[in-house]
Amino acid sequence: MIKVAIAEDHQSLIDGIDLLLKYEEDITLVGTANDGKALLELIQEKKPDVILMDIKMPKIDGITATKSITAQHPNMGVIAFSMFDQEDAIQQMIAAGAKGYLLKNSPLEEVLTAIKAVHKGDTFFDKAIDPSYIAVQDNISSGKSLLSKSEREILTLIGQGKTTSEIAAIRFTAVSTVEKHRKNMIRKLGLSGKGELLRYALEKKYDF
Amino acid sequence: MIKVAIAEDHQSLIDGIDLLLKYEEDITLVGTANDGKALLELIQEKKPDVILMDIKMPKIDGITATKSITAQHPNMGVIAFSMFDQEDAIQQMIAAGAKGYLLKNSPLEEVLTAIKAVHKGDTFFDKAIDPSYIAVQDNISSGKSLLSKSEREILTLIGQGKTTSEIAAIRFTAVSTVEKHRKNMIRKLGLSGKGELLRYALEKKYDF
DNA sequence: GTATCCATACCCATTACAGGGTATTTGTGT
DNA sequence: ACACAAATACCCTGTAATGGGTATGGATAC
Repeated sequence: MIKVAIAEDHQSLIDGIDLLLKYEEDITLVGTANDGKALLELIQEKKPDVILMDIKMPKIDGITATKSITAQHPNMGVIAFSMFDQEDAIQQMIAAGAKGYLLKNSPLEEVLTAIKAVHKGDTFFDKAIDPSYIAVQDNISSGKSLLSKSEREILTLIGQGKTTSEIAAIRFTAVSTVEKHRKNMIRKLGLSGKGELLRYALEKKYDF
Repeated sequence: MIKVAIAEDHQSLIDGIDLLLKYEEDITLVGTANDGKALLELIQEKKPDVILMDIKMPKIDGITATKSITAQHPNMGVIAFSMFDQEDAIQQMIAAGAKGYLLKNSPLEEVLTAIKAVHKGDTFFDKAIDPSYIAVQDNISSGKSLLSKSEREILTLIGQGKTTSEIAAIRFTAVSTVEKHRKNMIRKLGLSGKGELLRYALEKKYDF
């Protein structure tokens, strides 16, 4: 019996998947969450074998949640279930530890196939995904990014509307340190002008 | 027997709805489309009674498709089925002739209720929608919105990264006039703090 | 006529952010 | 060891955005 959890902000889609799973004798849906935070709480209790994970969700996004889950529960299989078919999205989910990636544009039945494959220890990728996006897994583990860890963290906080002094308080640094990080990011990203960093933070969050 | 068509770019959601409708003896799904254009072709042939209409779709969006359908087939009931819960989206779909509006965040079962209600000649609106968005139907024809025409235009330019002085030059007004518009928007939208207007402009960019 | 909103334009003040740097220490790779 | 990036912290400057107002004229509704 495969225990499955679903994280997806659109309840209607969860309900559809629920209908699909209802007649699968070897799969049981043990819980659902409409945001990343609720999911993390749910899995502590329900201990699912496989998790169907949306990317774009309130509170904690799917990539972040996947990282957390695969770190704490390496035996739980995470399958991304997303509208995003871009390379960056796919690579980030794989880097986060996802064992599968399904597109919402594909038939719902694929979900069953993916769940069974991932539970068996295999990986499963939607046929509509360009295989080259998956093949570059070797580069993913190096996790290289244009921005440093601190820069990415600050960018996230900027996207949340925090002022530089608020960010400094959150990170226990001087305001000038945060400003320097901002300048570094602006330089690296080739931006210029007031508000461009905020624009970048907001437009790139889900712009894979 | 209610003939239903679905326009939705996410096939997985269509499949979920299909599963739901399968056991409804008085409803039959006569066709599905993954974009607005395919839908318009489909309905010429299949003549559905009720159409479940996504808003954000490739080729022809749901609002445009709804306008076209209600103009040519005033007896077909269109139900919006969308992630967008904002007043503007709702009012635009209603103005386009939709007889119902469902949110994807809501349980899938609502679809059944809405189809039956609209087929009966009633309207049906998701309980999660603020009633004031629906109640102001009389104002819809005038296209009333929280923000004035000038304000919306300026907000768009803000979202494009234009500075206040750039916007002033574009609109042939003083900088102070644009600033005043900004203040009015901030007040109306209940925002506060630097960058919040830009955040609002960007976060609503895909929404309405 | 009054009230309200929109549009235009101005006054003042504060500050957050960008732009230009400087410096030191630590960490990492070769 | 050297080179480079990251992290931390500071200096200075300029200005765009917000926050608090003022005022006038036009349009609309009652």
